[in-house]
This record gives sequence, C-alpha cells and structure tokens, in this order.
Amino acid sequence: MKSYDVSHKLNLACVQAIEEAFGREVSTNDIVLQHTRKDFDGQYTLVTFPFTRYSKLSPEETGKAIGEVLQKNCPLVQQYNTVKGFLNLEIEDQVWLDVFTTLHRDKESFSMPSTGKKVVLEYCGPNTNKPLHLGHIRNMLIGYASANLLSRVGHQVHKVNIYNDRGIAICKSMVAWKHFGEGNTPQSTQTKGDHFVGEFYVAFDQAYKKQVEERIAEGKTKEEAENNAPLLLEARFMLRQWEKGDQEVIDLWNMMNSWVYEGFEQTFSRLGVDFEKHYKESDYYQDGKRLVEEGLQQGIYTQRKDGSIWVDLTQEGLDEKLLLRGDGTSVYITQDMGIAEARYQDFGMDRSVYVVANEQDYHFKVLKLVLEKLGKPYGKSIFHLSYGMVDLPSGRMKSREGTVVDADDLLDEMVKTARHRTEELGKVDDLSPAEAETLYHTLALSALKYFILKVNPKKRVIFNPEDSIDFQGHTGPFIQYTYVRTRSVLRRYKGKGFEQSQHTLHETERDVIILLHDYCATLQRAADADDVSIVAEYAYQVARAYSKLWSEVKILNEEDENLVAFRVALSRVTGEVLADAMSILGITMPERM
RNA sequence: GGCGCUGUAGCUUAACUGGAUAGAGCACCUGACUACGGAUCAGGAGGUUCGGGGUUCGAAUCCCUGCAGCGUCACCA
Repeated sequence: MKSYDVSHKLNLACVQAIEEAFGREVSTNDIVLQHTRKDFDGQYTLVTFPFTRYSKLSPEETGKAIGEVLQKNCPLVQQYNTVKGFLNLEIEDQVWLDVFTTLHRDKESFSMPSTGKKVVLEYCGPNTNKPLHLGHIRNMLIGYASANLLSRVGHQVHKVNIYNDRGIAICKSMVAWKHFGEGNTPQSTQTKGDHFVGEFYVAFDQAYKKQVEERIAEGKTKEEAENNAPLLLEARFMLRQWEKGDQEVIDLWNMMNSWVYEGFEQTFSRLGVDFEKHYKESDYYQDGKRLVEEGLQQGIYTQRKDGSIWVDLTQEGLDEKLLLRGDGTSVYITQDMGIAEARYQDFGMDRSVYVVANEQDYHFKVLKLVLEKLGKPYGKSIFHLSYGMVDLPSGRMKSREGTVVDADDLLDEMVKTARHRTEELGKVDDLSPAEAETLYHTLALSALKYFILKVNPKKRVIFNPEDSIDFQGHTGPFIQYTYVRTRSVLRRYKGKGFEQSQHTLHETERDVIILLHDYCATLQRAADADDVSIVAEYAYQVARAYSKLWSEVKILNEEDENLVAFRVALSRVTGEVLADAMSILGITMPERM
C-alpha cells in the first residue's frame, strides 16, 4: 500500500462517512470503489446499493447522504454527484498534482518491499528430441514474465527448467541417426542442433510408417505391423539398453542431447529468457521411489499383488493412480515427486509454480494431492499455472503432419516484417547497420511477445500463421512508439527541472496521472491473479492515455514554462512506467524507431 | 461415458472478480493545426456476451440445463 494511494484513503473515508451518516460500522471490504466511467463527472465511484439496508433510503438518497458527509469531512473530495446507486466523487486537482509530485520526486515511489517469500518457477519443459515450437514460445513468455512479475512485487524468484531428456522419443531420433545419419553432425551440415536432431525424429517416423505399410502388404494385421516393425523394436531395445547403462547407447544419447541443448540455448537467448538451473529428468527419474516407499510404510499408498503401488484418490473425486510399476520402475508422476523433493532441498521455497499447459491439469492435481498426503511442505506449495494451448485454425499442431509452427522460423519471420515496416517509414535511416538490426529484433520481439502476453494465460489461443502479427494499434510496437515519443521530448527539453504545480489539470493530464498512480496496485493485482496479461493491458492503457494527451495539449511548445516543466516530467514518469511494465513482459524499449 | 476447460462485433480481445449505456485494436468508411515523431489522434458503422431457465436492486461474471469445440481419464512422458 503506497502512501500516495488515493483510493485507499478514500476507502477509509467512506467507512467513516457511512458510520456518521447511518450509525453503522462497515468493513473496508464492503466498500466497492471503482474508477468512474468516462460518461460521468468524477474519478471514483462508490456503489451504494449495499448500504440501502442501513440507510432505509433509496440508493440515490443513500449516495447523497454519504456524499454530503464526504464533502464536509474528506479533504480529497471536491464535489459529488449521484446517478442511481452510484456516488461519483470528484477529487481535487491538487490531490492529483501532489500525487504526481511524489511519483516524480521519490525514486522509491514505484518500488515494492520484499515479502521474504521464496518462489521456484518452472517453465519451458521441452523434450529433447525436436525443436521448440509456438507452444513452447507461449510457455516461455508466460513463464519468464510471471517470474519477473513475482519478483517485481517482492518475492525472491528462482527460474528453473526441466529437460525431458530420456524415453522412447529421443531413442527414435538416435536409431534414425544410426541408420541414416552417415556420421553427420550439426557442425558438418551447418544445422542448428535441435533442428538437426528433430530431422531424425521425423526420418524415423517416415521410415517406420513405410515398414508398417510393407508388413501390412505382406498380410500382417495393422496392429501386428505397428507393434513389431523392426525400427520400433530397435528403439525399444535401445531404451532398455539406456536404462541398463550401456555405454555405447549412453554416449550416443549424450552426444545428441548436447546438440539439442546447444540449439535450445540459442533460441532462449534470442527470445531473451533464462534459467537459474536446468533439471534433467534422467538425473531424477529414479528419485521419487523413496517417497513412494515412505508413503507405503505410512499406509497412505497401497501395494497390489503384482507389486505395483497405488494411491487412492477417489475420496478427492479423482481415480486410483499408479505411482510405481510392478517391476519397481518409476512412472511420470514418480519422477515429478522426486524432482519436487530435490527442488525443495535446492531452494527451500514457499511456493512452487509450474508453468505447464492445461492438458496436464489432472496430473498436477494428483501430484499435489499425493505430496500433501505424504505431509511434505512442498506439497501444498505447488501451484500449477495452467495456460491454454496454442492451436491452429485447423486444430492442434501436429509434428507428424508438419503443421508445427517452429519457434526459430517464427522469430525470423517477425524480424523480416519489422525490417520491412521500419524501412517503409524511413525514420531511422541514419542508424548503423548493426543498430538497425538490433532495432528490428527489438521491434519483432515486442510485436510477438505482446501479441501472446496480452491474452489471459488461461485462454486457449488460435494462431493463424497466414495472418501477420500487427505493429499498429493494441500492440507492443505501439507502446514502444509511445515510449520513444517521451524520450524525444526529454532529449529536446533544455529547461529547468519540475518542482511542483498548481494549475487546473487538463483532462488528459489527470487521466495519465491516475493511471500512473494505479501502477503498483495493478502489479499486485496481476501477481495475485498470476495473470501477466493484466500488466500488458495496463501498459496499453497508459500508452493510449499519453498518446491522447500528446494530440490534445502542447508539451514543449506550451507558453507557461512551469507547465512545460510539468508536462516534461509527466512524460518522463510515463516513459519510465511504460519501460518498467514492458520489461516485466520481457520487452525492451528502443530510444528511436 | 466420467471429470475438467473454453464459448463476447467479421477477426484478435477487455471488463479491477456481481455494478452504470459491454470497452478496445485490426479490417471497412470519414476527418486531423505543413506535425514537440502520423507506427498517432478524432469520428462512423459493427453486440440476443452460444441457446434456455433461475438467484439478485443489478449477471458476460454465480446456480441448473442444453449445444458446440477442446483436453483428460496409459504400468506414455
């Protein structure tokens, strides 16, 4: 809660006013204060319906009674008006000017105190047998931005990644490389490592399909053919060899995975995301077993005749769930239990956030319950930040059908578009080639990141590769452009610094100040809701309000030099808030564009 | 089939968690001091918030029901 928070002060004033007017104590939580709609006079509106039962008056009369007391007692309130059950409060301009003076003068005005809470946030979680795609991009952007947001509101955040680096999938790539690779490497073929390995995953699938067809032609049933095609048998054999620790297989596996990691690192860095630690499934997949044994000892889990271990979640409305196979090998959830434990040992976090698509909602419900039943502190700390998957107009992306939107290709495409648009406008023809390239990259990423992050993470999104992503309107580049304007003003201004002002506010000035005033509360709301799109939406509103101000008042060409100093200061703070909000989203601001 | 998620202008979306006449952007039409940066601003047109009930002073939001799409219910990960 900031000392300059007008709505908080108003909230308290309303509580007192209601007590004075009707002799009833109400809680601050009962007060619904909202920003006044544009069509009415005022900046805050109190909804008075809930208080009619105390006042025994009509909603409108209730509002008048409260408004009367507020006008008399509360120095913030200049005037009031009522419309039906809504009491609109007009705040003194000087209040807003004082708020702005604080925002402008006090370097700490947008900082937030440490909460002392440790958060581990996992995102990305790719398989190591193929390159990253649009789904991973959404995951990474949401993950990275959420981590920034949580950190911005005072938590200590650790970003981690999990590599799904073992299993049948990577074995397929390995088998295919042995057969068709001819000893080639990413270096020898000038191919990005993850793409290189991905090509063999596709090659496996094609060769496998061919084998299946041949065997069907030989008179085998479809099922027979699919289950016993030599390539598949070979991949399964390789998986078993891997689990046995066969050195040749392990070496091949290490080599191919290292190619993939190198490729991933390039994409991470291009996208501007990073991790404090990468967990590898292969290092931990055995580790959950001890926890399962523990649960079995405590009688929380049950063992069947075949030796498999299960947890009964029917009381919780779910099913019975397998935790350990009859032969003692672990399943997906077993390893996630182990990794949760490892993570707690590494970081001792208060909260563990998993940024994973909503197709795994059920899995995380189970994981949380299973660990809670064990009484582990990291059980109840689990939060699945479940986001909607990215689909194409034709439905789900399918690698087999080649409809996957590749992350690197999409980035290339965006940079190309940014270059075209920038060259078309011709505003920065004097930049050096290197500066220009940096700018195209900055704009391209802004367009892409904003496009994805402005949507509520929970919603499923449909991405049409045919439609290009906009650079105008409700977009990242528009917000960057607004920032660039504020920078342009600051570059040109040679006058004195702003101290304070007492002028009558222009409507657009008031609108901008109120938005800046709301910044910290908005960040908090976004963090509480684990919804970074709230930050994106806010940045857009600020940019729009400033653009409107730009068109309606003069800044540098205003005659009153105090007013110029004020508007320059307003431009500075606006620019800083825009840059800060966008940096949470992982978007950087150019000085010119 | 059980469970879960989603459904808002042609398209992409917002609505501060139950509040005023559902707010923007794109696309379409019209206009903007020879401009402190026009990647902008202003205006127009575009809505049965999937359908039907219910709760409430008040519902896009909560409850019931139907429809559509998707996910999940593997000794896959």
